[in-house]
Amino acid sequence: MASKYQEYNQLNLPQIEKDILVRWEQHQAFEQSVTLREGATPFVFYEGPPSANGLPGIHHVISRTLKDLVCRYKTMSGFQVKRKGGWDTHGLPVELGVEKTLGITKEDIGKKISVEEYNRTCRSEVLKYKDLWDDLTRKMGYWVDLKSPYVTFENNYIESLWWCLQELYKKGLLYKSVSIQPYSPAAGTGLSSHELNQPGTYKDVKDTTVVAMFKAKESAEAAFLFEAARKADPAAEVFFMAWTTTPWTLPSNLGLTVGANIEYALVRTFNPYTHLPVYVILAKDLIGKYFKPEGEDADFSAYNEGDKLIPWQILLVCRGSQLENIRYEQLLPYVQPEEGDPFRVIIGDFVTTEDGTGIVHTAPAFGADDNRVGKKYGIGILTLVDRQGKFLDNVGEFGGRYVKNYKSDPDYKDVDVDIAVKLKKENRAFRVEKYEHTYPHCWRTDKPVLYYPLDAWFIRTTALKDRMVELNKTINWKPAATGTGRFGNWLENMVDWNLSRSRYWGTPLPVWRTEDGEEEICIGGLEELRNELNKSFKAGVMEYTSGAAGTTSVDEYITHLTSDLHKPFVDNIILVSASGKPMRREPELIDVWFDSGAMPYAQWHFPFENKESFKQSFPADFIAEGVDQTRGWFYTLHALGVMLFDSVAYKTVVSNGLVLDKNGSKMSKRVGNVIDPFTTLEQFGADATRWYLITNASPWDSMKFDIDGIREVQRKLFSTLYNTYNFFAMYANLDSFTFKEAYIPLEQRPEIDRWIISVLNTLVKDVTGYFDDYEPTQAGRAVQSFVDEHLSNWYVRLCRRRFWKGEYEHDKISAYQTLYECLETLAKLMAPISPFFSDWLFGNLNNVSNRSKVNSVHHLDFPVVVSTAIDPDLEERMRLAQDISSLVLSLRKKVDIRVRQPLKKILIPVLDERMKQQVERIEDLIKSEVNVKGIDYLTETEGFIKKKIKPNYKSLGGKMGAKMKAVAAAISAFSAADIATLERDGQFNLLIEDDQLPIQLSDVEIISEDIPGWTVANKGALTVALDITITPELQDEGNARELVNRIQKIRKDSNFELTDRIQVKVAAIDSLKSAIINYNDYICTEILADRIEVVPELKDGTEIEINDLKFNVLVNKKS
RNA sequence: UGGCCUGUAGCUCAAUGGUGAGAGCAUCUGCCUUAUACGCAGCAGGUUACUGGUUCGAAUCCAGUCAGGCCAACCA
Repeated sequence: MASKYQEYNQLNLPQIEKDILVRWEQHQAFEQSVTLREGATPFVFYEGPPSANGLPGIHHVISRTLKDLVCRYKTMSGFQVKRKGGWDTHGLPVELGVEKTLGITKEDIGKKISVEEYNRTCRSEVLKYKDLWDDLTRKMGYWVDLKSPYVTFENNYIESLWWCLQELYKKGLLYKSVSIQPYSPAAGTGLSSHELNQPGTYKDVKDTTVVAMFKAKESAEAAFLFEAARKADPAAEVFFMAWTTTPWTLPSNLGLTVGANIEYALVRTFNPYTHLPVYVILAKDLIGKYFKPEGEDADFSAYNEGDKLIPWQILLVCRGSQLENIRYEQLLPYVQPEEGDPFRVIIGDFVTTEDGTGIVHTAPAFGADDNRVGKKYGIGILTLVDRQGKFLDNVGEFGGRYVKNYKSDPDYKDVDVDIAVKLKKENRAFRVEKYEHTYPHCWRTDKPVLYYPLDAWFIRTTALKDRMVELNKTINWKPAATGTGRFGNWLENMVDWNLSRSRYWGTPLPVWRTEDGEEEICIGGLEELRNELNKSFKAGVMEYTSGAAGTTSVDEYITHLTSDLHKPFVDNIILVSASGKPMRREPELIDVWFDSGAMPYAQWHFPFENKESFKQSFPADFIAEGVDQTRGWFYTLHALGVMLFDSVAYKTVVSNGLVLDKNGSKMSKRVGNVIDPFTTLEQFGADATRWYLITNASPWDSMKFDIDGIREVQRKLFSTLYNTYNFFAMYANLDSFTFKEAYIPLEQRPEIDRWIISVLNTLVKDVTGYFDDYEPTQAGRAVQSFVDEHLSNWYVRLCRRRFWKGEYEHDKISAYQTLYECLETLAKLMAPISPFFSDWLFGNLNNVSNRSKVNSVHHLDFPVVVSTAIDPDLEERMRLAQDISSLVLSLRKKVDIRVRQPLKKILIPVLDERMKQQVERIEDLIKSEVNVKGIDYLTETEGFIKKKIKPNYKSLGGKMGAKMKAVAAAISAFSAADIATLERDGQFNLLIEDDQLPIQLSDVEIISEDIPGWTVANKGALTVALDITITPELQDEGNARELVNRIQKIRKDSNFELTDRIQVKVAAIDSLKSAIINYNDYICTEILADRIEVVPELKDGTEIEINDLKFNVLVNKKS
């Protein structure tokens, strides 16, 4: 225990943090903060695993600060908060990084480099920056358990994932199906959305587009159409018009999709190519695109082939819903689907009237929307293009032709054009034109991508949709809008989760299938896999040759085979089906989002181990990540929680916004505006950075990161608090204050002490509320304003004298205890956000006082509000004092009289007795603060006050409604007598347009903003006037104070000790003579001199100036 | 293209639908200080992105537009 408070010359936050870090590590402060709460209620936090494959950025600092401060706060609030760290290690970015490092492409894997070696590289590369991340974690003060993190590539982790998958499989939620995915025929591979988002993949291309005409069949549903058409022509043929930019998909057409609420028109006209009379259906809004206005209702009989103007006529209008299920003839009848009920009009929500005809040609094989709506209606599927991108042989004259020029054939003839020509000839095309649009291309081959049906494994999330929506409503989202909006909408429009990834480095799908797909098994754990392997060896599906992979027995070999649950090892495992057939693993890997979404289970290797740990840590009380995780981690956690345990996975989720650069642009390496967190931490320290990130804007708003903001925090908050501490330390050391005296009850302390303690407790209450509400921004701002406004610039400033004047007795001890309590409480309040500085502050205080036995502020309990210490009247009084002082200072400025010049009095009109009493109790404070001798209270009876009345819109608005304007005008026109009546009766009857409208005193605001004959200043209802008469006596006192001020400056410049006594000689100046005589005692006491010697002439000493007079003063230390 | 978020002083942020839109930073002027890198007072700075609407009253609610961002998609 130290006997003196450590004093410092300068605040050096980075240095403080380095020292504290050493201390934390010595004492295992983090581990202790957890063990000290052994047996307490757990507060469960999940760490979203970062990928150590990339470098940490400043945006990681904000989300981790958020996580850290909540965990620290909850720990101090009495919970036990374990924080298991984790690493996300699978996925495409890792693979792309490795490919870049090795200088290979995906095609080379398995050729130039074995899958085994490739994956080994991924495994070592993925934690490439782990040290850097650990360093950031340490330096920013993020307390998370990095000693036993979960790592998604570890066998145990994967085993838990397999268990999850098997659970889903058992529930019938895991299935294989085709999905429409981007596919590059030129490269012969599916493309991930990531690849599709590479720059330059979307290109402007000119394609041949066709508005095709699908001939409607007669049926009950279509009767109303034919009826209308046949009134004009008994032989009328009715067509649906549908536009396509990919005519090569037309042979695979199986449906026409319309919008249920879109209006469609049946139009009588002529085909512009064949000139035959036709009856076509299209969206009414799009008629203008295909028909000239002059042609409407033109004379049909006058039309001749080749006429520019084609007559047209709307025969009827109906809604899309009326067209549902009307059948039509197949447009290009080469092949029919084996299953389903095709060639119908169906309803889809994705149809718009932005372009085309409002009727969408639907080929379920070649569009995601098409496929979805097609499945819903069961229209089957036709895939008449093979994986090389050419038509199957059975597609008539087009068989075998490439749908796009995939082979860069110089003589390539566009199939789309030939299809268009054919349709034109057959009276099945209404318009054919070139159309420029953007279309995705394969980033590697530069050839257009097709959307193509590929096999994929899905999780049937849609089956649990309602439950997910329901449970989401119980989650506390910060901000709430993300939960209802972004996340809620996402859930509403949920589609089944496509798990399949055709890559190498990831969690393998644990499904083994026979070649015919008739039998399959989903493995849910290592032991099960080994058992199945055993069976397989017994059945001879797998064979063991002694010595294989250095093993001596089947068991050993099985152990070897299952030692790494990645490719290629798992693919070497062949299992045996019930009927004895070999089963091979489905080649897919699963989506990495499954890895992270299953972390509540897999981090504990549940259910194979740690069942108790899991039980206690599910669901999470709190998680936090960037808002970009809404449809990522937040979703997969939720989906798996609901599907596996019918539970939310987290109770509160905070999503923080992006960190942009100071101009509001996204940070990107390319632009070079990224902020390196290490530089920032090194320069300003973690605390200032953390404080800035948290208090500058609500975490969920995207924030513009500006270094100057950190500087400001450093100056305004930390420097101020540091100075307050240093001030305390300096005098407490002089007086040997160590808090050894008994705690002085508040009622025995002076008003100002009770005031700051009251404000402090209000602060504790507010901060606690904000933290409980996950509003750290508000909490930080509240602390900041307390430190700056109340503690430093009011309490300490006003109390300075108490610390250096007088004996070490009651009042002084009270001041020390009060300031100590403020500092100590602040250390605790700030601890969650700025863990280093607060621990430093706490340590400095506690080392001397030894009030707490713990060695870190983070092991303490969070302050609890002492309600009895809060005195709202007192706080109001002090606010009055501050306001009055501020007004007086402003008046002094206006008349240019400095504060050192005492003045006689100020005048304050008091509107009621209570106000007078309040001000009276702080009279002394105001008088010394603004240097006046007295305060006069003006009441109405003295006739000094001119009252002014203003309507209180808020209370009147509701009552008066539309009459508000008239009422406001009437009130503003009140005479002094009217105001008096209202004040006396508490009520007043307004007469507005013959209506009696009673108003109450609370409906108005009465202020006295003027005192006739005086210069006044106002703030709200408060008015102050200043008597600026300077009597000779006041002048003397002012001069005396000026002199004191100058001599103090000389003392300071001469580097005298605070306690040094001095000898003073002053040159005789007439105008100062009386001041020196009359205020001799005062001056001497202030400057610590025995007497002031006035000499006729003084050559030595320092020249000073008072009231424009220059003269010399000689100040010497008394020996 | 869709969903969502954001838009207030030069900058960063405030403002339960209640009427002269406030702080801090920065600039300028002056003052104060035996803790301070502080503070105090004053000056200046605004079409609350834009256009409409609802309302007695709109920065706030509604619709649309524009800009920035995130996510999802790119589909006829």
